[in-house]
Amino acid sequence: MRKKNQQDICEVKYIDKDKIKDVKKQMLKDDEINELCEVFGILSDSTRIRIIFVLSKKELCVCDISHLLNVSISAVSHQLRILRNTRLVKYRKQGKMVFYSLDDKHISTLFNQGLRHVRE
Amino acid sequence: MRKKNQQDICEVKYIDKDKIKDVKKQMLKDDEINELCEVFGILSDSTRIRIIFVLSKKELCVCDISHLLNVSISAVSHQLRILRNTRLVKYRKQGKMVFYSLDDKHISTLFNQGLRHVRE
DNA sequence: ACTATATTTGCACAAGTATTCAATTGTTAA
DNA sequence: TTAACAATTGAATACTTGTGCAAATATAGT
Repeated sequence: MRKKNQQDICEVKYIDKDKIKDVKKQMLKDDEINELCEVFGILSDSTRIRIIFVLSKKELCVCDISHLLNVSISAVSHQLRILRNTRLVKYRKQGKMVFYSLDDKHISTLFNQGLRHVRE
Repeated sequence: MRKKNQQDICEVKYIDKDKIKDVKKQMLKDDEINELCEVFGILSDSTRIRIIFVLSKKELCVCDISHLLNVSISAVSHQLRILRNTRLVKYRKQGKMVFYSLDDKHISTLFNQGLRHVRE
């Protein structure tokens, strides 16, 4: 009895309790957090990153993208579906072919900001 | 024989072959792509996003973070290790406690850009 | 109708990952 | 030298996810 779970306690006498309260007050809403996860999650896959990159340059069909990235048509299509569902790309049918292009004005900004980050 | 795999062919007579070549020339380097995936990948987890957010406000110990996010000490520590290894946070020991803060000037810019994206 | 082709889709599976639990490390104070 | 505690770590587990495969859909030409 009385055996406390180590993980449940933290006897820290906050040097500054207001510090905690202050941060807590500013905390992001759950919706915002989830959307952030979603957006960043989409940008965290090599295939999708490259798709977004090439579409930021030109409107392209699935086949073009497959060639450019050296990824199977199926894999490209799977990823395009994700990008479609999240409204990051739009498409236009022309005969048997489907042409894709970016549909979100913010996404390339975010992408470029990331690029600036890795390029220092 | 001669049976072609459907996935391997794409008989598109490029309306504009230069279009493809042009994009190919601008293609991102593999290193850049990998680093982009890494950075965005780190921002694609709810716990890590919130850690980064609270650290962008104040320097905090593991225990503070655990309380603020309502996540176990262990889980927080595991995520902090990832953030340490990728140089996104730095730490400072003080007695038994370890205080964390952001260590990457770009990361909050990128984070805020994401926030602007979800907030429209 | 039939064939060819561009794309989509459902399923299965391998690889990756976040969290929990238990054990451990390192530090402080008695 | 012990006890208490903040934090880290490794192993196990549950969950997510990217891709290949095969079949389906859609469109154009014969």
